[in-house]
Amino acid sequence: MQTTDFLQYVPIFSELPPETIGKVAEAGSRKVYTKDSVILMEEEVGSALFVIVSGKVKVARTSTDGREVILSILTESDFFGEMAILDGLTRSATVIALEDSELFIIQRNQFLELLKSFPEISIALLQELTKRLRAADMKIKSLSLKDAEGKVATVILQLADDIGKIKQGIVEIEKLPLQQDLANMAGTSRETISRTLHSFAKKGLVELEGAKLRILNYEKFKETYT
Amino acid sequence: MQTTDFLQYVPIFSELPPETIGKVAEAGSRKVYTKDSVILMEEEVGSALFVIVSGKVKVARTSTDGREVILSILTESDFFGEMAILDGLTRSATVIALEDSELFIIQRNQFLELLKSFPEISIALLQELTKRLRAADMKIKSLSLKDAEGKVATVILQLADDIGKIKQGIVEIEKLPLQQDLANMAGTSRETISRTLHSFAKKGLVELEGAKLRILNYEKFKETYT
DNA sequence: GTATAAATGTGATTGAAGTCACAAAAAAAT
DNA sequence: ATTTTTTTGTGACTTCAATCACATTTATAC
Repeated sequence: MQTTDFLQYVPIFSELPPETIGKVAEAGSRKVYTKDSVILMEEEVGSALFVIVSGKVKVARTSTDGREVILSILTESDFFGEMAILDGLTRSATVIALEDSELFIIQRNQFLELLKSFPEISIALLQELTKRLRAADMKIKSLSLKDAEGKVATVILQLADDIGKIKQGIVEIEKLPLQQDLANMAGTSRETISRTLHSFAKKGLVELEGAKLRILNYEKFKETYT
Repeated sequence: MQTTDFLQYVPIFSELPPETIGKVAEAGSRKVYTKDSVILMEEEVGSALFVIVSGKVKVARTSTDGREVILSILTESDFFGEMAILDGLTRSATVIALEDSELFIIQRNQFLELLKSFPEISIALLQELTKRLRAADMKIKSLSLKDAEGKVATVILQLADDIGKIKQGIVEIEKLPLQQDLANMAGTSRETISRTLHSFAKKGLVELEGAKLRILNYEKFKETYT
């Protein structure tokens, strides 16, 4: 994308009139990150809002012994970095590019300016944070109450919502993350992911084909594991 | 409290000028809920913002088989119900009074009016949601990576932040929730809570005395389990 | 196309924590 | 002050999933 078109697909900016979107575009700059590069580090100071123009990133927290929890995987038109801007505290998570990714970056002060000038942005941002909070609460419930199978199902359902495509009633996840990443998302082990996915397949709930995963009966799957 | 003083202690209203706070007060009404009564039900429609004037409530999600996860415990000047207002979706959690509690209630439309009229409220609300999101992320990390001991420690630290009082360098939680509630907060079993608390005590990390829990060396405790 | 590396599949073993069962203590009710 | 109920403490047992170990498959590099 050459122009600033992408901004109109970003939830927090989509309601703005075209000329205002132009202002937003001027407030930031673009930067390309290659696969596996670290975009943000935990504990880092200084802050900015990052909008994904293209590519994919993972937001993760890491424990001292190196194990990581993936809090979310973000793609085109998603954004991150707003927390540090809003409360001024240090970052709580690390963000790493999963593919070569182009990001649009607005520095803290500029973004706060925008917020002040255009209250619609605040409202849209509130809605987005609410959505994330709901997702977080769901995950907490899943991690607290469910067995491994249920946790994996929760992650699959979340992925289906985020990046799934509906093809004649079947929900397809075209590029399932690596098993290790799924494990880090589900709070379980890589081996358990392997076993569980195959168990789902054996039960006829899903179909696996390379990195594709199809949920054959989304409604039933959702009902069974929610 | 007879007047509307309490509103000035509520984060999202505290920055407002006195006369505006008066407006907020007019926009809502008060209601008393007795201990153990259900304030909100999961899946319920219709929405409002609830501010706690006095008392204590728990926000929880329940699974079909009756087990519950306590997402948070809220007290005086905390609020809830904003998610359903902001995104219009049904409630995702149940709220139950842990003590006799008085709530100040603003209906959805009135609250949206306030948001529109006073952008400062949006900003403050963004900060509060950010805080909650950070806490949720921490909990997800804890549930994903830590063993039972670590999970219990995370809950204790969260409680210390929320309701702990510092007395000559020692952080004291005056009224620790019931073990079953702690278990539902930590995502573990009641028995494990009992065993773990005593293990902390044996290690000299905490001191238990009835429903009081003192963290003898807060910094060390935090460091050990973060 | 072959070599090398990365990712996945699967059995065997282990251990942490859940569950069960019940005693003891504390709190609430009468 | 007793009785009854609620909450807590603790041993014994069981189970689920993590870990280990290695074969197999798939992807990437040369």
